Amino acid sequence: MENTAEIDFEKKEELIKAALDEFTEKNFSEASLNTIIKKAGISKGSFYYHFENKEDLYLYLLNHAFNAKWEFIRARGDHNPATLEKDDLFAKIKIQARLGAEFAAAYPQYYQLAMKFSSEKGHEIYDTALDMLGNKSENIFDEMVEAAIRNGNIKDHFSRDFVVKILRYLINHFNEIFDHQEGIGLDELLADLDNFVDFLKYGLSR
Amino acid sequence: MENTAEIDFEKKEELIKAALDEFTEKNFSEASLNTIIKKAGISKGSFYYHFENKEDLYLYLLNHAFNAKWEFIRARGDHNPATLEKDDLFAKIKIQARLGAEFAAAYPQYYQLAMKFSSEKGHEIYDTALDMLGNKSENIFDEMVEAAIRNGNIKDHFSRDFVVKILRYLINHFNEIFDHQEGIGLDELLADLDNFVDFLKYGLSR
DNA sequence: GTTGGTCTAGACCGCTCGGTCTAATCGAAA
DNA sequence: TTTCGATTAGACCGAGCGGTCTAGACCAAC
Repeated sequence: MENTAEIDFEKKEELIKAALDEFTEKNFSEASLNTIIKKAGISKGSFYYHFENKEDLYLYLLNHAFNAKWEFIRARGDHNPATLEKDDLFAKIKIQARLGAEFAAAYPQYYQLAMKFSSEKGHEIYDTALDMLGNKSENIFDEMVEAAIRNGNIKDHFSRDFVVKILRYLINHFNEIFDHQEGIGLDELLADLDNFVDFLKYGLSR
Repeated sequence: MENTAEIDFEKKEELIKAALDEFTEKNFSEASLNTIIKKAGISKGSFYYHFENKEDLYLYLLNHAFNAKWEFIRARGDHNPATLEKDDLFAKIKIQARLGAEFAAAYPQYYQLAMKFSSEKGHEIYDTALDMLGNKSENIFDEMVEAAIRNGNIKDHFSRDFVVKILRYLINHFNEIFDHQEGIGLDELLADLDNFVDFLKYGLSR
């Protein structure tokens, strides 16, 4: 794909739709490019004219999904955790997690894609994609935790590393823990979420 | 495979070794039977004489791994959580998790196999294997949690379901959270483990 | 009308996959 | 020594894969 600009062609919509369907159902290696282009009603020649290969398409989709999330969060900038300097770590986490949940509800396919992607850990494609995306959000998150530790809000017999690992992992895997499926109600999800963050707070803060 | 009895044939050892290597590196669908039998120095004909297919081999390995774990835990029956009636839930969890960690250290390949297996969730093979194994351990675990809730040791604004889901998931994914690699020292691992269970205790109990 | 670049169609390629099939080998029983 | 079931070897099969390649459709410029 020409990374310089947004390319456009006749059946781009159909291709993206078909690719999303495939990549949210199967992981990268199991997903079939043939299936995708058949579903999109596009020929091999057309596909390979616009994209380098299967990986190119996958990265393109991932990029779109993450951009959508950033845009979604930016549009609700008033609630952005970075703007709430006075609140404590867990209040920020709650807000951030809420935004994540709302995004998942608004763009379920992008959310599912991100879930499938996170299960690619250990595969080549995972590191390739991380390189491309540049994980800014993780750094912001780490800084939030660091600040909380400095301020003495965390039980002090837990090391910084310990706290960061737990929080990062648990927040990312919240949906997996409570295996919220596609059609779950947002209210129900947010109730679980609040309880979950409370649990984290009791567990880590003093 | 004839499930009735333990079958035996000349290069069984090599086959199991090769299969473990493959199934701990790749997931079920990506693992190559051709690679396995080549590595084991066995022919297609021999393989298909002793096993039905690739799935049969995989289930055979899984079964062996889980039996090994049961045997391992049985051999340390004196520390079995079921025998410690008076201790609280989190003490039991600590003991159980310790056993798991020691098993992982003693049989790293079996442990890795189980990890890879748990990431098969959503695939057909996952349910097939669960059916075969019959998840007894989960039931025992659920009963432990139920008992703790009945005894009033858990914060009462957390529902039973909530507590069970959190504990079951977090205990199973402990190693993933702290991404302990193969050669990690047991001491280091147990230190993280103790802290982690403390975190769970603070988070859930009153 | 001819040229020439853009885009599409789909046959085709080489490869790997899980699985099948048949001929050959082997060893014990007769 | 012959026989016969148990076991092995590996050629072979059809299918699917990602990716390549060429012929031609389309269309604007000249």
